[in-house]
Amino acid sequence: MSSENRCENCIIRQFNSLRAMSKEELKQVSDSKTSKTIKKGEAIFEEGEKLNGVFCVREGVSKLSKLSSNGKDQIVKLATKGEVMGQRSVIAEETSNLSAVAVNDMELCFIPKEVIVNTLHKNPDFTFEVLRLMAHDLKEADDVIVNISQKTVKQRIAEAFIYLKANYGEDAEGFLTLSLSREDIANVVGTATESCIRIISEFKKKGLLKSSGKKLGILDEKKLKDLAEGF
Amino acid sequence: MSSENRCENCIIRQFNSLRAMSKEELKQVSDSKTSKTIKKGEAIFEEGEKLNGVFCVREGVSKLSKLSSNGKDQIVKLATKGEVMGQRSVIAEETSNLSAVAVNDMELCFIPKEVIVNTLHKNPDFTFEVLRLMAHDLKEADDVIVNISQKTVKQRIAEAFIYLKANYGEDAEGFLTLSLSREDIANVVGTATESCIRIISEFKKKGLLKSSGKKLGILDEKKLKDLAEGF
DNA sequence: AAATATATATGATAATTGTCACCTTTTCAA
DNA sequence: TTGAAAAGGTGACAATTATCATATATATTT
Repeated sequence: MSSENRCENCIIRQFNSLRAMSKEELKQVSDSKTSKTIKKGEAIFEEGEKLNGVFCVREGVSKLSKLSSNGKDQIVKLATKGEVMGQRSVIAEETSNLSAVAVNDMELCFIPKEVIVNTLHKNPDFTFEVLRLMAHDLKEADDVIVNISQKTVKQRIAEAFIYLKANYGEDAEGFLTLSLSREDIANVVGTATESCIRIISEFKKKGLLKSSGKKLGILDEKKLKDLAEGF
Repeated sequence: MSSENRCENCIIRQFNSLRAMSKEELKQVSDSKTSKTIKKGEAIFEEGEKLNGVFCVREGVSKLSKLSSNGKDQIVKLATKGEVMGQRSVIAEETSNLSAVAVNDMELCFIPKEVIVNTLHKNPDFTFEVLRLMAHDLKEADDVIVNISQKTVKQRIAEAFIYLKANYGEDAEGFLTLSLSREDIANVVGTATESCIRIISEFKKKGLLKSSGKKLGILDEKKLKDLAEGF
């Protein structure tokens, strides 16, 4: 294995809990991990599946979603470069409550749970780091709950675009780096695909968004923000 | 201080992360903690407030809510006997993202954050236990997101009553032990108070719920469950 | 390049839910 | 105990959003 594939040398690690691991622990992770390439649209794991480890995102974006009883998928979180997926299930020793599907082509590392659990019980710094990140996820989940229940679909879609720009940026021509389908956006904000399409069309007509092929870009961020806040 | 007020002897502790503390750590907690009595309707802490410790619920129930930009309160969680409030903020070293208000008369212990943070960095078992409970909270939050965005108000209210019975039980006459105001129920499910009142009235007419004074009771749990599932 | 599938778009309509106004009952403090 | 405040309740209506049908554009496969 080339040295760039060793966790010790992986830059990604700086963004997640693995940065709190000792050299020996990292070596263990590195020796037991496997790399995976996942194509856009492919599943990484399914809701209800027992996870034998966690997935560290090296490249690409994954949508974490949960199927509701009415057959619709609700996207609960987008996981990006550096983020670790599946830790909640491993920690709680439960099957996954979410499915993970690649939004674009991805590179992942799979780390067997034994190494993780082992470190969790031995290295308080690592455990605390995992805890800190989960505390952050929980806060974000609280925010999502409030937004979904108190804001209109229009507000939430406006907010989604601001989020996409803030978290994934835009290219030289001002188009969003991460392009989600209308259906995915609908599943993020919790609405019907048609409603989502309608509102995006409206935003384009009003000069808030622009589009070129599959790409969408923000033209008037301030107005979008005002809209999201309810003005 | 009488021995019953020592954490070492507190039964409540068995239900939260403090059960993973060592004798010496518990002694520290016990020596530094203060007890508080909070009357129904009083605030324990406010959104945006810097918390200098965590609150352990000894008696009563607290609603944890977040104000949305439209002025409505969304109740994100109900905290009961044994649960610890405010840990998320202490761990993330952020101001609280939620407010806590007593739903009925409460008894709380306030534990200064130094003791908690100290133990978090020294005792991996404790840290892991906090992590495990937070993982559970996060799963519940995911479920709330899916429910709010995919189920109708009627389904969510039906579900809320099932939740109240399952988690707080009922008295000898079959009335729910925890009685929330219609406004609180509305704020749990994320709807307007009037809509909530209307649907509760409908449930009473249909023989799913009964009421006597302020008390509400479940008459037909099976039908409520079917309703919540969308039948 | 044609055929097929998938994504986007839009109209018409119905269902759900929120808002405002007003009323009654209950609770609570003076 | 009595008046004020809060909670519960209901009607009328408006706004929001979902659903269904159908059309068009774009991508993908053969």
